[in-house]
Amino acid sequence: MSSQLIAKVNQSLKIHGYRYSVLRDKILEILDLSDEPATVLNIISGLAKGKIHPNKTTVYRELETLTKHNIIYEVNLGEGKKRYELASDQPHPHLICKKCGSIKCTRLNLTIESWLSSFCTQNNFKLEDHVLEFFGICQICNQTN
Amino acid sequence: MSSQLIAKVNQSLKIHGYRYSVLRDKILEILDLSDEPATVLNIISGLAKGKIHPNKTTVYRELETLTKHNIIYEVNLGEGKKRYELASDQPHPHLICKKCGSIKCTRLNLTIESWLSSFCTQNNFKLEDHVLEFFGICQICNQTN
DNA sequence: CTCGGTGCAAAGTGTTTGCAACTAG
DNA sequence: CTAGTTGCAAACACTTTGCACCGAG
Repeated sequence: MSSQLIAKVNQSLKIHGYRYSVLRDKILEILDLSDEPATVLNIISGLAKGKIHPNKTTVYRELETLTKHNIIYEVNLGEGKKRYELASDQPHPHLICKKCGSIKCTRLNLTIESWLSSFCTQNNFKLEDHVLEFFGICQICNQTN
Repeated sequence: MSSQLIAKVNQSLKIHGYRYSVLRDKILEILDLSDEPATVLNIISGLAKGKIHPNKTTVYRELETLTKHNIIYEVNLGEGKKRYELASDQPHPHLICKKCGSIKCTRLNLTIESWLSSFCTQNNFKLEDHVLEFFGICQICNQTN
């Protein structure tokens, strides 16, 4: 997320009565730089590197605010904790390696998108969100055995 | 799951040194009769109806055992708690209604199965498990609205 | 007798709530 | 000033662990 986009987010939140906050900026920056959906712990560590030591509660609350306004979204990989991604990245499948734990973000393609919509139509279901997650062995682990 | 299948499960567990337990039988029965993946609370309530009041810990441990032996599997819908299904039902997508909370089990079809495998091949990923979940509005809620 | 099954209390992990103090606008 | 932002302690929900006792085989 470029600084322009961050400015846009702040602008949009301002309209809804929110104020500027360094924490918010930094969280967005961290999510942008992360190549995997970030856990709350990831975020707090990232903030610590920037000499920001907010209370955990504050971080949870900020994530709640950002989620509510569709600036970020929750990713749940069945770990018993939430992860977060920028909503500017469309929801997409992840390839999660069972060996090294790496999480690779992928893109949806037309084939699966059309399947999704026809599948839901067949089931008389009005699709709003979907979760596609793949668990297995990543390329690197597969090579190094 | 028929009583025959339950017998099969008990047989298979016996080989691994497990004993017969009423609780185990009942949990399998409850999971079989449930039309949605069951939460631990669902299971405990179901047991209570059969006048069985085990300690919560015992239920968790039993579910762990059954999961370890691939008799049941965990379903995670991002609710902050686990659900369980019989492994005799293949893993499959669920249609989760955001309004009434109903969870409908669906079947995979050839289209999506072939997409899954080709998608993972393209990404050099050795697929082992997958999670496909759809959130939206079910047929009933869509009509009554 | 052995080792799996069970209950109970306590701890663990991730998250949320209540309340008071702080501060951007 | 007003309402959003933050910190702290405590509560919460779900799950796991440690330890002792029971009981199937």
